[in-house]
Amino acid sequence: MFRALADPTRRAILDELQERSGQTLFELINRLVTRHGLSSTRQAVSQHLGVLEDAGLVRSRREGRYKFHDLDTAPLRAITDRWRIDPQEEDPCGSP
Amino acid sequence: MFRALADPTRRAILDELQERSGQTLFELINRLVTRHGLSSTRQAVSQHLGVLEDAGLVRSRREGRYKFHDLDTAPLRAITDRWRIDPQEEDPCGSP
DNA sequence: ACCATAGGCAAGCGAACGCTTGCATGACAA
DNA sequence: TTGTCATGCAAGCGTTCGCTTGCCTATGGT
Repeated sequence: MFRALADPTRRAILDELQERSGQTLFELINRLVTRHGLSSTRQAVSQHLGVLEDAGLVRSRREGRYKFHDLDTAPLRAITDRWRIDPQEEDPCGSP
Repeated sequence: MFRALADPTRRAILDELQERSGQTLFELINRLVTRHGLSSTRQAVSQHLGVLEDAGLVRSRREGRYKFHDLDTAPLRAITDRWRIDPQEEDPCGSP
């Protein structure tokens, strides 16, 4: 899972899936090009999605000939738990 | 920085520095062996520390012929900020 | 002065990574 | 059925990674 985060294109895929959930492979390719300035081929993105799925960061559901992908940030908690990241000081109790 | 987290030995180093701050290179080597079951040479650990330092995850201070290393988890916030990890539900307001 | 200790620098090597290429599969439309 | 579209599988290739090897610097103890 840490290894899955090590590649910038994979991180861009996570960004893209966060902004717009349930994208197909071709949707992702287009948006990676237009919004992130990346030019990755279908096979490259497909392999990246495989890695992300193995890492548990992306869940996919098949419908007909389409495969939709969704972000799952749950595994990232392993990072914050492991090295005790304090939750961002956001004054959760509303004291002035 | 994501790349720095991709290696299990480097993550063990971060674990070790979290548990005991201000370790030297040789201290780290010994504790990696005894407590994490790893057998890394001095040069390997030294290179790992270099990567971690470049990533901003480890800060070092030189004193005489010793160099002490400290963990800095600040860069890890980039992860939680980027993918909006909600702070762990820990009831920060103390409601029953 | 001498030597051990703590650490640094750099070249080389095998393995893993990311990507391409080519072909195959399954679903839908005409 | 035939063709097209969305996706999958696998081999090959160049690059990067992690590690080793060998030598070097500098600090501190005797």
